[in-house]
Amino acid sequence: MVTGFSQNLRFSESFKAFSQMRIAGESPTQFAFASVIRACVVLGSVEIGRQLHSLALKLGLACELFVGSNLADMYSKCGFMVEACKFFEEMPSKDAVSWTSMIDGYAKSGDFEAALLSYQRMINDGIGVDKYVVSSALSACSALKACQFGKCVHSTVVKLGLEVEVAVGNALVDMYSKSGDMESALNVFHVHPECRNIVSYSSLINGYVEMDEIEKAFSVFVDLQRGGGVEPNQFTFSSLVKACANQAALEQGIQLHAQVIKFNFDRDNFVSSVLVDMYGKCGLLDHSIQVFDEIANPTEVAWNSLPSVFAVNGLGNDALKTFSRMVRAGVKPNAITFIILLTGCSHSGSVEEGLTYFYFMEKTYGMVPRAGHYSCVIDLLGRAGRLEEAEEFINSMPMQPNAFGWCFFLGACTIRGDKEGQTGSRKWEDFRGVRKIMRDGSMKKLPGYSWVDIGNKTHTFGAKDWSHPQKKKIYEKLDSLLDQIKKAGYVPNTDLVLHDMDDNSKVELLHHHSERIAIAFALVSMPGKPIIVKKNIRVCLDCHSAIKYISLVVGRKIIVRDNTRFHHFADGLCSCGDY
DNA sequence: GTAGGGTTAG
Repeated sequence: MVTGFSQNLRFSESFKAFSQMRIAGESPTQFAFASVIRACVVLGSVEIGRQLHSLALKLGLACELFVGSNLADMYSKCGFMVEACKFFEEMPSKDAVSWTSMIDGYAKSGDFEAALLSYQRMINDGIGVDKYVVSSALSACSALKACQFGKCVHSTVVKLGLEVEVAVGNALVDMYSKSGDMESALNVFHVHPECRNIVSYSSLINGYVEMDEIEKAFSVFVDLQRGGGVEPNQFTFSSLVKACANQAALEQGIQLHAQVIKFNFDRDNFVSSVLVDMYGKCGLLDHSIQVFDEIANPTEVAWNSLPSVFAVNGLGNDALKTFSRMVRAGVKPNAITFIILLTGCSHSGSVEEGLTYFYFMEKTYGMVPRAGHYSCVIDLLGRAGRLEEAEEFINSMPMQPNAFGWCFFLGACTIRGDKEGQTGSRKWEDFRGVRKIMRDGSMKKLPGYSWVDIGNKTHTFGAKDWSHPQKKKIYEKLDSLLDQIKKAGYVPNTDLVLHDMDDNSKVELLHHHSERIAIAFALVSMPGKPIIVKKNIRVCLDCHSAIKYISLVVGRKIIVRDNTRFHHFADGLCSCGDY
C-alpha cells in the first residue's frame, strides 16, 4: 500500500519534471521520455501514453530504442496488444528488451502461443536472449504445460549459463511442476540451491497439489520451514488450502487457517477465496460464510466461491441469493459465476430458473454462453428427465457439446433407462469424440477411491487394490449389510457396470465399490457418530441406492462427499432428492 | 527500460 503510494508519487513527480522541462523549452532526451512512458504503465493510463507517443513522433524520438521499447511495453501492459504489435512491427531496431515486452504482453493477455511464437521469431532474427526473455518464455510454457518447448528453452538456459539466475531457476521449477514433470522440477531445485526460495518452494507445492499428491505437498511445506528456513507466504498457503479443499481434509485445513492468521495472510483475496471453498467442501457452511463476511473487498472469484459451496451442498436457492448480493455490491459476474448458478439450479431441480439465468447472462451482461454453459443446461434438463428437450437443445447448439455435455446427456439417458436405440446412432458416433477428449487429458479419468477419517487417521479404500488390517471384519460387515438391505427392498442395478462379465460378478463388483467398503469400515470402528465418507469420483447410482437402504437399516446418518457434491443420507432418503 | 509462484466450475 505504502510502496504503491510512494511509487505513484514518484511517477507524478516525473510527470511534473517532464512538463517543466517542456515549458522551459528544453527538448527531452529519449531517457526522459522512457521514464514518463513507464509512469503511464504504473498509473494505468494509456491515454497519456498515447499523447506521449504522438509527441515522440513529433520530436522524432519514437524510433529511438529506449522510447520504442517502452511504448511497446506501455501498450502491451495496458492490455492493448493490437496497438503494441502494430507499433512493435514498425520499430526499425528491436532488442531483447522490446521483444520481452511483447512476449510478456501476449502472455499477460492469455495468448501464450503468440508469446512462444514471438520468442521463436526473436531467436530466428538472431537476437541474443537474456534472463528476462527466457523467464517470460518459460512462464508461457508453464501456462501451456508445454514441457517439450520448455525443455528447448532449458537447454538454451544451460548453454548460456543462465540457470544461476534466481528468476530463471524459479521459472524452470514452475514450468516442470505445471507440466506434471515433478522429477525434473525437483532436479532443478536440488542442483541449484541458490534458486531455493519461497517462489520455487511454492511452485513445487503447487505442482504436487495439482497432481493430487497431497502428502508430498505437505512434506515440501515442512521442509521449507524446517530445513529451508524460509517463511511461507500467501502463495504457499493458497496452494495448501486448496489441497485440503480437494481432499476435504478438515483437520489440516483448520490448522492451516490458524497459520494463515498468524502470518497475517487472512486479508489476501486468494487465500480467503480458497478458505471459503475449503470449509464448504468439508461441509462446514457456517465457517465458509464467516470467512467470506470477513473479506473487505471480495473480488469476483471470492464472490464465486460462496455460491459454489452452496451449490455443492444442494442449497441452490442460497447460491442464487448470493448472486443477487454480488450484483448489488456492484461486482461483475464472470463466466464461472454462471456455471456455478446453472449447476446449483441443476442440482436442486430448478429447471425453469436455470434456463432463465442461461438466457439472462447474454441479455443482461452481454456474455456469450460457452460450451461449458450449454453443458450445464444439458445437465439441467437431463437430471429432470426432460431428455427430449435436452436432445433438442443439443441440436440447436451453435457448437458441439464438450465432453461434459455428452457425459451429462449420456448419464441422464442411462439413469432414465434410455438406451442406445432410443438415443440415436448419430449421437453415439459423436460420443467417440468424448473418448478422444478424455485421452487428451482435458478430462481426468481417475481410479475411484474413498476415504474416511477415524480419529486423526485417514483410511483409504480403493475398488480393487487395498489392504487393511481389519479386512476380514469389513467384508463380514459388507455381507451382512447386503443381506439386510436386500430384505429392506434393495435391488442391485447391474446396468451401470460396463465390464463384460456375468451378473453375479457384476453384483460382486458393485458390492465392493470403495464407498461401501469405507462405510462398512466406519460402521465397525466408529459406533454412534455420523459417518462422513469422501470419494474422488461420483457415487454410482447403485451405491447411491444401496447407501439409502444402509442408512435405513442401521439407523445412522451417513454423509458422502463425492467430487461434485454432498449427499446427506438418513432414514432411507438422500438430501440430493436423487438429483 | 524488460523477468519468476497462488483463488472460483462442469
